[in-house]
Amino acid sequence: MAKDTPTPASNGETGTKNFIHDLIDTDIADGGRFASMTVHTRFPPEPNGYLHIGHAKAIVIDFGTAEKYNGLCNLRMDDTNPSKEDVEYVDAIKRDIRWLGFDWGDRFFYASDYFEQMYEFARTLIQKGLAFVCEMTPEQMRESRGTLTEPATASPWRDRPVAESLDLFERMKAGEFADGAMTLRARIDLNSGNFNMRDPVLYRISRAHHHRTGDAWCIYPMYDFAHPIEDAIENVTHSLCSLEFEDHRPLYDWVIANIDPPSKPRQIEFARLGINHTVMSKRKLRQLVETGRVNGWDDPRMPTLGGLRRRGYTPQSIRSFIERIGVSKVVSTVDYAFLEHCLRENLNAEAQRTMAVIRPVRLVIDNYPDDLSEIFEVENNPERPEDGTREVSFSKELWIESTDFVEDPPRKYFRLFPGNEVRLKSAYVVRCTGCDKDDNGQVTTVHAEYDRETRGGNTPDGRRIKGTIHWVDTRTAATAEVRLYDNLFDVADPDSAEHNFLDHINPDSLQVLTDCKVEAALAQAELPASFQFMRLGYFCLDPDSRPGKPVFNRSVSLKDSYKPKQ
RNA sequence: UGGGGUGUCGCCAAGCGGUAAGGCACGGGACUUUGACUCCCGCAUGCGUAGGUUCAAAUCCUGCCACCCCAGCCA
Repeated sequence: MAKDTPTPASNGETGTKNFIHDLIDTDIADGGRFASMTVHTRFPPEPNGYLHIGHAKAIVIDFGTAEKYNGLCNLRMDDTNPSKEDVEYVDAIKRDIRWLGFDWGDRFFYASDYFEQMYEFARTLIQKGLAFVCEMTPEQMRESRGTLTEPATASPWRDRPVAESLDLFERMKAGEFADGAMTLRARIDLNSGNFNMRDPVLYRISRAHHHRTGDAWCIYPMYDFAHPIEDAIENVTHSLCSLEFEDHRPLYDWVIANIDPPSKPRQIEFARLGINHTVMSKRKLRQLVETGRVNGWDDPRMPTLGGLRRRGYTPQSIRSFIERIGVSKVVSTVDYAFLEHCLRENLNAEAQRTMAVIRPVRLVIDNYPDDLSEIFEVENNPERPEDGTREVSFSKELWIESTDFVEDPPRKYFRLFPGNEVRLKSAYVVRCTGCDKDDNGQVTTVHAEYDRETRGGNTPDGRRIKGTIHWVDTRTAATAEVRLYDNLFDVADPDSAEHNFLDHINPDSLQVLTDCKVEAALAQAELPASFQFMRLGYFCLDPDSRPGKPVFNRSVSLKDSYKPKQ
């Protein structure tokens, strides 16, 4: 039976603790502005690409934190840059979050819902003398920004009269100026060591067509101005984001402090997820797709949620993984093996066992009657007896795994070799008598003789049979295609300074086997379905399957402690 | 050479002044009709480093070192 996995967060409100929860606890206990508020978080993806497992971490943290505190978590599309966004992604994002098992209730929002309010807040800043319309070109702005050690130089428009900025900003909105001709900038601190505070741009002019507001606007707010307002409008108390926004927090707080917001959220940053042997940035994933190195965003080798789903990863396994890696501010890279462990753990408890021979070779039981056929009862899942049994047919000729026979065995090999006894799972014990080979020396048929006293795989005389192998009856077997996967990259850190990820695609990351023999019932499997192919791993049905022509993906192999000796 | 962060086992990660949890990986062993699962056992005299405070320091103080992020009209 499944063991007690230390993942309290997955089955209750108690949950694991992390530094974010410590901070929230303090916020609740210190009698400050959050003391009597409902903990409210949000997951704010920009709809410009597909979600990957890194987003799953943020999702689990955002929704999980709300759940832990009996609070709320909103889903919000952060759509403030129309040139990159599309509705196509909005739907995919919602589907992926639902698939993970999270629910935003009726709190689905768009940043673009607040464009009008943001515009008014911007006017407020201008009126307070805290923002001005700047006419510098992008190049001029870059040159005046200063360096790590030198302060920025002031924009010539920095001290423009309030009325003038107000007028210009209104005309920016009205479409009087060309894209890029002007910006609205905050007036903060040119000497700050933090670039974000050196009069950051708040609004830019862009005629890009917005996927929701169409052409209603030609000015769009920048993230730094928009995000705190979005959070404040939605009554978010704790705005959780990744480490690279730490430098933006002073600006986030500055906006909140100067606009008289509906509420005053607090930003807390955590380390984003890194996993070895893969890449985790939209830009790089996009390159893999666009250069044809993978077959789309949902290629089973991709770390996208769509790819993982197609690979056979279950929502439970992904959530368990995220909950168990913890949350901290240390830039870290988790072992891919840990993700695999979480999947195996989940599927071991859930997946029905079946026999499939992916590299078949014929086994002939010479002393078995030519025309006899028997039916054996095989348990569906030894971890879960209540799942019952299924009937599997058996006859004189079977398919067995070619790797389960060798003429000249290494030490400690206890599968088939001339003279050795092996158990055919749930059927009979057979003794290998030899093999036939073709002109190239390839084994074409393995021969054996069965012991009729061992029906069901039992040994009434009590003798120990070290090896048990899987098999499929040639008379009833169905043929299937099986796709085996390995790391997409052949180095652990494809995303590092040492490696260009595009030069390190693992040539063996996908292996297609087209003539696999499976239990007949598998040809009838319907999506979604995961099985354990005994001794081979966990496999799921792929959408490429056609009637009578099933395709299976190996989600993860079984652990294998067998090491060939000498 | 500015600002912001982070350093506890190969990889994650607890720890919040009282004498180093846990998981993954790895190595042994038991069990086994999956070389799977499960179960045992092992795995940091040590917490980036050097000092200091204290009866007591991974935890407090000081210096140093290393690594990550920041100069988009991206998010």
